[in-house]
Amino acid sequence: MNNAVASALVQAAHRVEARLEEALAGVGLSIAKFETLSILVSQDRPIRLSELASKLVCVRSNVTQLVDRLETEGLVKRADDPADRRAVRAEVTALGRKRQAAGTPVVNAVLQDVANKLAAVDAQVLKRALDAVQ
Amino acid sequence: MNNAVASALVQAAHRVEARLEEALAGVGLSIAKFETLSILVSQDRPIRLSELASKLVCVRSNVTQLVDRLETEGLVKRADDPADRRAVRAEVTALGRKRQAAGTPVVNAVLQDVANKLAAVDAQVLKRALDAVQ
DNA sequence: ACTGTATCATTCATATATGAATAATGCTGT
DNA sequence: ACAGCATTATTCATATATGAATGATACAGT
Repeated sequence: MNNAVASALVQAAHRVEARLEEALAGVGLSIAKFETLSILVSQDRPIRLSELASKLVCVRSNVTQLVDRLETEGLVKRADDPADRRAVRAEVTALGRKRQAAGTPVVNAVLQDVANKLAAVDAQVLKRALDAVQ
Repeated sequence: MNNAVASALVQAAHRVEARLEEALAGVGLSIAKFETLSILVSQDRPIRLSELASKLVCVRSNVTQLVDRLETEGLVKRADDPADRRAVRAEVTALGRKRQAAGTPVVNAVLQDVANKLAAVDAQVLKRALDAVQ
């Protein structure tokens, strides 16, 4: 079957995401929330929501809702952009930093385990091939 | 980085799914709808919604909504199960068959192209590795 | 300076997905 | 026969995602 490899790729990714969701649920996060917090922590400065959308590779209306939920949980705080009155910037709170830090080893453990399961293929070769997909 | 391969896997799969969604949109379908129709066509008999959920690897409430939308579009029809009054069976309509048939080459073209992009790794070896992921 | 266009975040409608709660029906052990 | 448990689909609340429409603000060219 021509389709078999590509289908297997998509299905494997779904299983990985399911594991990540389950693992992150243990520290009160989802993949979307963890990724958002990780960007905010790594930048370590208030980020425009449109910049966040671009880094998350999603549309802005999604970020609006995501930040709504993160703000409700006290993990993120919205602040005006002094340089542009249209813009809103998101900033990670101390609790958000703590939560992201709790999620990191959890995520890494899953990703490491997945990498081990893929050991039949050279990691470098595989990564290059995957990055070449579209 | 330990994470790199597993992350690349998930991201590549997202790109594949985005391509599939875009390609299927051209024939008036989504991935979820195409997969559902494909199951109904391949079985060629009325299927219980719970059986559909099991084949789609999702929860039943999702199937209820999916079949709602498919039924609204006239691609699927609900029918009572004469053997079990709790059950509802879904059946593909003639239009549903036509739509699924239109989607098939579109999906195969994308999957084939993805397989080509993965050609640096032996397809059999890669498939086995991917299937071994959890 | 002003007009038109672009950009920003939000809101709304919708699709996909989960999980809890519910109601109807089926089945098993006594 | 029936009590208790299991199964079925649906509904509801919610999360994640998209895209169109909106309103506010910025900016470019005249």
